[in-house]
Amino acid sequence: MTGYELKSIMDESTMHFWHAYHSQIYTTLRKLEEDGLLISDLEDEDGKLNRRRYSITETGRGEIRAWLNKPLTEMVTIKEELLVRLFFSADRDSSAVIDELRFQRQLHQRKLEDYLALAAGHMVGQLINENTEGDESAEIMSHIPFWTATLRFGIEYEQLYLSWLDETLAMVESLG
Amino acid sequence: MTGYELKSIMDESTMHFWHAYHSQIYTTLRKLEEDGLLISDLEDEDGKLNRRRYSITETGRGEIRAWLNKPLTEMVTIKEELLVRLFFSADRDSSAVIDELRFQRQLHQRKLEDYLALAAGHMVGQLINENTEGDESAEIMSHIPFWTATLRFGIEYEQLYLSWLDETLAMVESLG
DNA sequence: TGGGACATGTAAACCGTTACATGATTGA
DNA sequence: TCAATCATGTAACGGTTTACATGTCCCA
Repeated sequence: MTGYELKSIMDESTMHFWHAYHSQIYTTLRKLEEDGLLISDLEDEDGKLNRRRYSITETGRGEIRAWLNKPLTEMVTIKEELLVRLFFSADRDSSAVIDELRFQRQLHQRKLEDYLALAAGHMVGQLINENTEGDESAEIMSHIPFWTATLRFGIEYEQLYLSWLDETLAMVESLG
Repeated sequence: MTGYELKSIMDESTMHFWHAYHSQIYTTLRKLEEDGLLISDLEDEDGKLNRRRYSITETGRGEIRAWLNKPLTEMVTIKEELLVRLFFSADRDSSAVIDELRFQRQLHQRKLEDYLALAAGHMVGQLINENTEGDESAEIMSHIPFWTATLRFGIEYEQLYLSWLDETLAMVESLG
């Protein structure tokens, strides 16, 4: 796919565990092509639009397989700016802290709704695939439980965040 | 405090939302001193040990206040390598995926236990402070609900992670 | 004809990690 | 005396973010 397509797909389907800016995507695609992991060709050579479409090479596939075969043996460390701020918030004006937490609540509420809509999409996809024949459908089907598992993480994470925000808001309100 | 002390304290009390390597801590302390936000002096000028103790300046305090007064209006994006791996795990050997998830389970179980021990420490601290008089004690007391709130996030997060791992393990086992 | 989505890039700054490097103190 | 802990730093690399920069296509 093209860098633009990759960015769009990431924004709607992997945003619950990974994201990247277009600047990083375009430079990384170039670098991966230099390293022989991808190849690209320009579409629309006649027109003015220079859309560069990338495909993975056998070397590239090998690298992915090698990476997947090297299990993760460490924990990813969380870095949550909101928690840093809260940690140092005892001397702040309660109302400012409350406003900030409420704003975050809105953002997380919206995120949860996005994820739930995506999950509904997964389920629809699963139903369609179950009633479809052919290898292509089976290929997609096998991935769905894994995609759903990551999305379930996103949903449960946002639910946790919301309930944590509610408890924390109650705490700050009781101090104010 | 010294860089070493800062690192030790972060490792045991903020590791549930922020961490840093000693290399970053030492270079950043130097940079903050250059910028006038900290000042340092060498302890033990007689001895061989050159321990550099930092204090915050009024300018530094001002920067923190300014930072706290600028509320966070964005969501922190999660980046979870394990989820990236799982997203692409449909074609992997089930047993390899299961081993990897079980290993992560152990790591998160241990983290949860660390956090619970820390939370118990907070509660003991609170009890001691409640029965102590003086301004110093009151100053510490006011921070405890905020520290506890961040720790509660860590605990709930690890509990979520464990239950998500269990559900995901069950899913992969059912496919295998 | 103007605005929004499509489309692609570069440069600089900044942040974070890994590796390299050294030496003192303390207690078993 | 040896190992663990205390203690501090630098260098190189790589990943991430922000800002700058440009131009097309399509629809209302």
